[in-house]
Amino acid sequence: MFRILVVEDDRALNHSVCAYLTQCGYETKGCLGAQEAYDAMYGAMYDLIVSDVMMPGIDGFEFAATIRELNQEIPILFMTARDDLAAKQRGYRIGIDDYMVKPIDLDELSLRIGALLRRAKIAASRKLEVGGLVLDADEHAAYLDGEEIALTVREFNLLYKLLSYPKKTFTRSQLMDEFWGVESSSSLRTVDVYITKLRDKFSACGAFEIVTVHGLGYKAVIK
Amino acid sequence: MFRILVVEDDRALNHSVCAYLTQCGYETKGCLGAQEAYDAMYGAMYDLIVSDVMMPGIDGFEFAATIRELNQEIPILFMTARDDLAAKQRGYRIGIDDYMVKPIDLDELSLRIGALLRRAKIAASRKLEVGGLVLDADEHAAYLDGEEIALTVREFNLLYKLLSYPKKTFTRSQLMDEFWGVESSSSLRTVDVYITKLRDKFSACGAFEIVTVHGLGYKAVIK
DNA sequence: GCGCTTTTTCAACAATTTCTTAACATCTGC
DNA sequence: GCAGATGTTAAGAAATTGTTGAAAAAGCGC
Repeated sequence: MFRILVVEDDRALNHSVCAYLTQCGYETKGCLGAQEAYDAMYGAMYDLIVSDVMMPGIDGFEFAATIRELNQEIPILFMTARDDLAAKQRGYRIGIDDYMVKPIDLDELSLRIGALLRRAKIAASRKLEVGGLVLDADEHAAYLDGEEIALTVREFNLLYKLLSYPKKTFTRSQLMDEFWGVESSSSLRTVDVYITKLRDKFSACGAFEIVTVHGLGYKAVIK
Repeated sequence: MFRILVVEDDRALNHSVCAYLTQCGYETKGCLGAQEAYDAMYGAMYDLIVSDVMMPGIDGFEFAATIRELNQEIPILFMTARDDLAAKQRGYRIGIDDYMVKPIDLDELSLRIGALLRRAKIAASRKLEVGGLVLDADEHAAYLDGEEIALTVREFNLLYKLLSYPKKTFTRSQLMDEFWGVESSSSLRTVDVYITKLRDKFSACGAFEIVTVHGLGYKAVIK
């Protein structure tokens, strides 16, 4: 099940988009503004963002730019009433992935979302299997050889991220920014504590290993 | 430089699309039909395909489906005169990435191509290959004939830099400024120590050599 | 709101890795 | 041969990371 965040200040449109996408089999979360969206993303993971451009307060450009700083991967689709080139250019320069002009054809929106998700490669599923280990993002649970291993939210997110990109090195800042929020004041060393916990909980699991990249951060290596 | 294959039977449109994209800095190859496109792809690699849907002979759907069978990765953008949902659905089901309705706004085409290439490129990793040696910047790891060679961050950065610009000589100051920071107070001779270490670790690698440029600095020479 | 549990964070110290220096050997260009 | 530059090595210094337990914060049921 894919999770989609819909950011649109027009309540009626927001609702109809969410309703339609839910009908298409997506899990949706509607937000009326950027701030609300930030809050929503703090606690949960989303696979794609649909955002209006003109919103009171933080506008779509600013919102998308902030998201892109934190996450290069997540597909962003803009919906806008403006059909001018300058706005499109600005959006694409920020790093959005698609752009639809209102009035929105919901069927087409659904098709474009499908294509973006496929391309984003999350397309397979929100389950991750590595040897005898299964991470289920929907349940937020981990199973090692069928037996559940209790993980807290932070532990799960960290492990899921690391295992989603095997061998890729993440700095503490990258991990912190994504799961703690940019303005978090927590010490970067907090990450270390979680790494210790994860290594401890999965010491019996031979399928992967969390490797320290001294001076940089951590990476998961699948064995 | 990205290479784009344009498949469109309307000579005038084909030409104007190619001309515009060339102007945007892409290398383009125009084909008037699917068969011609197959031939073109046989000999060269392309990063993205722009294709018309309605073409005499093999149509766009069939063409795209064949391409997708062979290559899951390459982004495909459809251009079509038909604005009906059924055609769009069919296209997206095949696995195209974007869909534009004629008349084509060339500025927008360019923007959408940019977004698709950006996303497609994220999937590719930052690797450097020299003979049997692979340096992967994401992993921060080096492999010599498949076997990992442990490198510290400094060692990796130095080697990556040198090998990124083969034959180019770097002074100790240049290297120090880049990886140690300009205000570093460490002795320039520190670089020498790292060069020794690198030469040592890669003594078994015949693919390159770190050469001393007496009185200046060092350079990597690929053999 | 109030206890209770769970989770998160911090701080301290230990363990480890990496970095730097200095000393001496060797080499280069003149 | 000489002066200066580079190669090499090992040990101490410095920085980073591992680990732990206790305190703080966040949830949660009532």
